[in-house]
Amino acid sequence: MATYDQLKRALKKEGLRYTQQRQSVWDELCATNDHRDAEEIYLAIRQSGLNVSRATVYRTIDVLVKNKMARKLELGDGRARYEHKVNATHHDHLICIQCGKIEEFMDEVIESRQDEIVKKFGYKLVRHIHQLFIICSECESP
Amino acid sequence: MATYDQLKRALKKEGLRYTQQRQSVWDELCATNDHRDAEEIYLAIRQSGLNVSRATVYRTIDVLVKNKMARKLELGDGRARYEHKVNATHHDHLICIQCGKIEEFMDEVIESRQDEIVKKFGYKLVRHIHQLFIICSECESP
DNA sequence: TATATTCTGAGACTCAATCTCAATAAGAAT
DNA sequence: ATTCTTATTGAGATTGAGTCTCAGAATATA
Repeated sequence: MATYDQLKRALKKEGLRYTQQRQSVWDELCATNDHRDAEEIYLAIRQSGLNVSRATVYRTIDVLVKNKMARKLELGDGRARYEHKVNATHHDHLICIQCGKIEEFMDEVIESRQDEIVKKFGYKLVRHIHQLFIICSECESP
Repeated sequence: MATYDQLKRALKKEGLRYTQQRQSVWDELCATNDHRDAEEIYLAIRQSGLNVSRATVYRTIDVLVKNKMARKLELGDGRARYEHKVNATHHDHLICIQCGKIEEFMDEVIESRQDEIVKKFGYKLVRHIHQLFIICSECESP
């Protein structure tokens, strides 16, 4: 499996061992394209019969995020969400404040404006957060 | 003082009393244009000799935010920052990941692109977060 | 002034996330 | 394969921002 190689490489790079627990976290993260929090991922792994602790889930996700295999979303509600980055291109998010649904968007014009703004300040852009909090069509007219 | 009228109106609207403690939170928030967390505001009030509890600081800030007299910034580090909105126009933020400095930017093109994106989805935009995490010039070449 | 209602503060509590450390497992060497 | 060294794991303790509780204090109303 190609993505296991990716995981192995990332762990090797970090000087970490390849373990069943770490693989199961990666497996579960890749199992859906949802934006789930650590607890949901933890419960899903347990559901599948494997025994992994919360601590290991958090620790493994941190490694994945650091190695750009996963992305961490901070929505301001105190629970971070995660998405895998297999075959993913850059995008930002639309979040329905009613039902919690998360969708993705990408806009070249915005992307380049960001670069220009930062350039004008004489700074160096490291990363950005761009979230549009909306009410989706289902919630607007149910 | 004009801004006390604003505070009085907001409190009245919420069915709340005008108290010394609430005024002191508002005073301290308006005392600077910084982006401070609740603890910093709490300590600054105490420094000035007034006795206000953390609970009251949090409670009062919530009322201010709800009434658009203050803005809450979630930077993803678990501590919300606050800024007053007296004479403030809309803007988003640049945050230096090295020194923590926060600056403001505003771009009409980005603002209108956001509206268009949301419109294309058929959704209704409620609010947005747009943060550019950068390394500032001082941190880049000290 | 008496009475009703809101406000406040100290500290208990919550909850996501992190840390601790003894027991366990992985990888290297033999 | 067995032993040895070192990293990993998990249960539960801890942290820290933020919220809640409730008795006493302050304010408004009659």
